[in-house]
Amino acid sequence: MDVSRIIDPLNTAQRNAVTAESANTLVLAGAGSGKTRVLAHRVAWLIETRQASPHGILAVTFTNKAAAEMRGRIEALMASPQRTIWVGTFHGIAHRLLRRHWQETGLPRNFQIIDGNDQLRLIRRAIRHLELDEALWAPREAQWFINARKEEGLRAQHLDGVADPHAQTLIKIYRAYEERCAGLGLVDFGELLLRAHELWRRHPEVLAHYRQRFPQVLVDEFQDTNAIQYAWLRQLIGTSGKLFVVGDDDQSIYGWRGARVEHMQKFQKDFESVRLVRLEQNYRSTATILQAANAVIANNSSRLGKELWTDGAAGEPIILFAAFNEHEEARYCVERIKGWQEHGRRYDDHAILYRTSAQSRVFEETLRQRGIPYRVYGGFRFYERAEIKDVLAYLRLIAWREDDAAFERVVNTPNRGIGQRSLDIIRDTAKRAGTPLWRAAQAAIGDGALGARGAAAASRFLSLIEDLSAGAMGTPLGTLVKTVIIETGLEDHYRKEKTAGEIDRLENLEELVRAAGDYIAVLDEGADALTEFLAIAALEAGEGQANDYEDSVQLMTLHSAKGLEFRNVFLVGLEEGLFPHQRCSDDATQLEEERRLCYVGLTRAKEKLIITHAETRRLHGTEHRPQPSRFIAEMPAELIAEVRIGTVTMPPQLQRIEHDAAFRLGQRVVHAKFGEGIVLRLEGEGQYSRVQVNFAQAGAKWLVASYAGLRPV
DNA sequence: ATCGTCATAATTTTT
DNA sequence: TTATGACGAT
Repeated sequence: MDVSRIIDPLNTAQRNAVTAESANTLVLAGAGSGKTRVLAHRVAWLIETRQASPHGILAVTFTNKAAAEMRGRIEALMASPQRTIWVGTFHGIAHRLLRRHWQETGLPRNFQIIDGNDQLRLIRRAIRHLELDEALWAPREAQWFINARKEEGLRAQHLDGVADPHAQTLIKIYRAYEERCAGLGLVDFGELLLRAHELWRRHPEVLAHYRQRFPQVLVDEFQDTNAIQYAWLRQLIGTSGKLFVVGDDDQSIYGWRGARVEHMQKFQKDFESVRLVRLEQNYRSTATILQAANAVIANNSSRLGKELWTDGAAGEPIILFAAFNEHEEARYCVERIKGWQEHGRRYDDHAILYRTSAQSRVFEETLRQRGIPYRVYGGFRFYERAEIKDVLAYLRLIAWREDDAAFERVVNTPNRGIGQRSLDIIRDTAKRAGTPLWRAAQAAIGDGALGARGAAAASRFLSLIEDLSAGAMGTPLGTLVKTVIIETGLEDHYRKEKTAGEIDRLENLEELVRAAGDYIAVLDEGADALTEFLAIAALEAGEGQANDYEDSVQLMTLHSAKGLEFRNVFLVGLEEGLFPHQRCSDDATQLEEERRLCYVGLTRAKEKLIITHAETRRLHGTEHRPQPSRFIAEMPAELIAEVRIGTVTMPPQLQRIEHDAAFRLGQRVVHAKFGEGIVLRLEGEGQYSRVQVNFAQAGAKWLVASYAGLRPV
């Protein structure tokens, strides 16, 4: 057996990781140290050395992109397709399990996956059904609560003993939502994981099967695992399996949505004979950039400990630019990009990274003025576009008549005379009879509740779906989608729409037809092709901009930059209150996460790193004069070259405007609009600080102190 | 039904 | 500032 092609390209640490013999392995992989490579080589090595058959390997990632990349690299290394290896996201794998074992899970055979929007809609309905005031019980808050509980592995029934009345109501909503989902055969993202976990807990024979099947399990981005994912892995590994995880505690930036860095440490306690391998040699950045990154992250406590190094050159100093305001900041960045592009760099060698997505705007404007192509990451994905969701909703109704979210979405899209009144009647019927909207509509037509016109329109809608459904049997998916788009009138609807995006919309519909046509159902899972396609659409929302092959400047938040690298990186808006963000800067844990975010940003750069901050920034309509971010001060000064052009010293009276009055708890204050109130809570300090005031008339409100204009009484 | 007005609030986002 | 959602008026 020849393993040299797998082993030879690796450095010592990578080789140690790839060939580790112990039961469980934790690879602490710094940024740019070749972690994906180690994972791919590990898989290849396991197969080549006959420690596992491809069939016995499970590789888990967080994103579909990472999964695709991993599979690609394994296949490149093995020089053959590896279809029998299970490579997928936690959610994708869980979905697969649930499809295979739908009977054991108690789900209907054709259960459907809902995304965050559908979930929110269902929660809103549950809240209304409970006759709670939506203003008081924000559906968003409830959604947040429910998802957070699911991430912890907790169902409503597990939360019985909670005394807090506020939480009790949220639990009530959670329970109602759970029942609703169960009744409708709908599964949200958190539910996929929770059910998969329960499946194994309740059916030891199923668990035993997978334990035997997957003696080798690999996990990427381990620092991002949440409680339920960790518990799921523990189940699967038991005492006999082998778990190989790769992660970087310094790049844990998703704590706010349930990821637990502590799993990196816990792993060594919870699993047997764990071997720890550090990958610290970096192949991406200059020594200067790495030094800065190391210095910043050194300010965090409770790290596993790791220092990046390179045998490459020191490179250029980090450029620090203090802009007068956000416009000058953008102009400066764009000028530099233009200059470098004219000297032979591509636009897509450049990335502008910011803390909050709102910051992209000024950069977009500036780039547009210069006629420079750019691409903003994040935002809408293909399957989230309105026109695509419309078609998908029709398809969902065809697959599953009881899908209320889908029903609501398309019952009157395009307009077919089923207005608010008719819909209210249908909703009401559904509520009273406790049936899905579909059946309620049938009933309401039957008993004349809708009136002649409404009933006729509703019948037309119902038979439209029935007809499409009848024709769907045995039709190729692409044809079905095309038929749906035409027969439902969506095509005409979008053709008639005379707004700027209309051509895009039609093109997107075309694209969907193509995607459906190209889709080859993997039908070993026991669902039909349409259901399977819908699951994929929910699980893989698709890339943002479909048609982006043009060389363009890359704009994105720091969060979405994780895992990417660019020749030249602009890290912008390094100001106290913005980055670190105000809402994180009074809590040590959250501040550390902000610092990790900074570390992620710094380590994206290969050659040049440009850091900017503005002396004046317009935020929410008011001017602020933020201090430069503490993260700048954490970088060794000798690595930094400061640039200042057009320096304008502001008159001193403009230096501090805001916090003339610091507030204290219990203080009586008066607000121009809300009148008198008492300070309940304080958060943060300086120009971004917020106070919660209980107003006699208006009730409790959160206000930003510096522009709420509160006066002490 | 669609449009305009008003209030409200304001990280990060994948699956 | 601005985006969003709710509500009332055409």
